[in-house]
Amino acid sequence: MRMSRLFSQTLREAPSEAEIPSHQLLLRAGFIRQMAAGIFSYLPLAKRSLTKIENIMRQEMNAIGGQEMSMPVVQPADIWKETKRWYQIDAEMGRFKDRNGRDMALAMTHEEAVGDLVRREIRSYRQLPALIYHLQTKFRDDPRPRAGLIRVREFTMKDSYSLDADWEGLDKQYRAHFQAYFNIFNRCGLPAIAVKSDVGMMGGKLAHEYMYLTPYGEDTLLLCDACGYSANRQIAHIRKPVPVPAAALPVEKVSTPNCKTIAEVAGFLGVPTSQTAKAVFMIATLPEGEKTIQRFVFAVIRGDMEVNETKLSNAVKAKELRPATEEEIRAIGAEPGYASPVGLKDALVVVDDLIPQSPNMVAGANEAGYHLKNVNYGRDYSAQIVTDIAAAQEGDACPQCGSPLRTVRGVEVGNIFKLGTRYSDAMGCTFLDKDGQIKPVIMGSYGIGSGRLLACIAEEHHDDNGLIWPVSVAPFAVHLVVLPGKGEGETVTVEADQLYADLQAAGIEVLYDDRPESPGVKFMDADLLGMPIRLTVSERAHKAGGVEFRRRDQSEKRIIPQAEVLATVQAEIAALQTALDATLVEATFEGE
RNA sequence: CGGGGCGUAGCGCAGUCCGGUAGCGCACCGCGUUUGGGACGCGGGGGUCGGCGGUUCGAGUCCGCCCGCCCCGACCA
Repeated sequence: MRMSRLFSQTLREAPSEAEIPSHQLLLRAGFIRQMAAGIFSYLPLAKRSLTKIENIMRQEMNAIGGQEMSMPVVQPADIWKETKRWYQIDAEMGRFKDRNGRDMALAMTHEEAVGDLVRREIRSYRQLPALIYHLQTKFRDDPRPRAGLIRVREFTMKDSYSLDADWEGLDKQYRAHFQAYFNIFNRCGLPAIAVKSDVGMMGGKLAHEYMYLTPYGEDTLLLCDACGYSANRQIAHIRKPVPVPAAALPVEKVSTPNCKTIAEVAGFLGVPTSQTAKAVFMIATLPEGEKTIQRFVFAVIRGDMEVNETKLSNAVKAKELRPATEEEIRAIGAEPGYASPVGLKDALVVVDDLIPQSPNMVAGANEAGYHLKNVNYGRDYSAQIVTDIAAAQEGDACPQCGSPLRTVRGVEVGNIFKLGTRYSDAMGCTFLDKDGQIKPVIMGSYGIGSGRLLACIAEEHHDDNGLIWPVSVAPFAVHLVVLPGKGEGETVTVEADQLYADLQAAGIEVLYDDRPESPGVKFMDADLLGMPIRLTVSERAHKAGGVEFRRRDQSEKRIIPQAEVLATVQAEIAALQTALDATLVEATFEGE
């Protein structure tokens, strides 16, 4: 490609809306342009990289038996109503009516499409197992797109769906994906780790997220350096401290003027915050048939811990969970700042599983200015649900080995879900098994967003001057710069044109900077765009005996004799690829 | 949806407080010089100042409403 014809331009300064490096560099280098919040155009340079990324995905999917296909983006609402997600998902789903007034949905993911297809196509166990996948546009009307391509509303995802006759089959396909995903990330030059995750709107049994660790990430992970435990904060467990047992003392009402926070109460009464019970009030929207109801949720946790809203939400099976207002809190008979689970009416009480073992806690009295001492679970109050709702924090004990956990930020670049029969049951995806029984198809779903992956690669591989693409996903392998100079200009240009033709003839992808720009501009742009190899044809290089060679990831330059350029470039590309391949390893599977 | 910030040429910004008819750098076009790390000179093109309404003799500037984008939070595969 001649750069003078390339449909994009570099920018010296990044548009002010870009804050993180990958976003700034992809804009400056002319890879992407934004059309609306979270909606982007991918210019030729980006498209070339995306195609390479997607081809790597195709290879890895095909290698585990995947068959590529394509399913619609625009879908009838009916199939989403069948699985109830039409009702469960709120404004995040793109909806419209067609000209005949029928409800339509924009695909956020494709389980329903797969379900519809499977129930039509799959009749016999002989057709299973199967693995289908496609690369297709998704639309999710995210409340807050951010960080360039990291979090967008419209994106392309490689999503695959495994179909099995039994659970062993699902295990097998799940594990195959577990490894294939590491292969994909490694081949793209992106270091990623797998952590156990919440199943979220997908439903299902077991899920892993693949995380690229970066401070710009929006998820918080807890890692154990001692035993390797890793989990998303949303579901991370901790080994909780063991409370000192004690005989239950009589409840005592004490005056605690102006003590609205746990710290104030504990300080005023001279007890550790771990001796207090904190109340958190939420309003949950719960699905009930095709409708929803609102329920007041009163969560109780030890004063030195925080409630994990994802765990709480899962515990009450909420569609939505939001903090309650003061009026709502008073309406159920509690007093904000002095709230107590003792003597509540009409609230769904959820208690962290550490509370029942903790004797003689300080809790509110549901009366301004007063708390209760020596409150004991079971004797003084009870809960509808007792489970783990504690948020894991930096320094908490690892649930497996007890060592302190560490928190890091990460971006989710892929996920795999064991769906089980959630969609098959809802949509009637059944088959006739060997034993003559009708059984539901067992499904798994597996996704990687290609644009987000591109952004993470850019985030991982850049320096102050620009991008540094891994050879496997670089738009072009070689950036050829010609500096015609003045005297021998024509000779130099002829030499460069010839080299451009020779490289192309050898099947090497070349971006040829033939623009009439000054040397400084050309070198700066070459660094910005970040192709792995730069070749410079100039009078100076010619006099030194050939063509200047430089790798983007190294600072040394060297002169290569004319006759050896092709072989050198091929060898260097091979060396870069070999280094990438060396990162491929067998991953240890962390199951249930 | 709550809090904050910003919308002036393709990009980065000044001008807005204090109203007087729009400017700087880069980019772009032409000519010439220059040619190994973001060159220089001369000449040029490009703006409904986010939109609508109001105040005023006069609005980029003041007032009201709306829209858009970014950041934090809520949310999220």
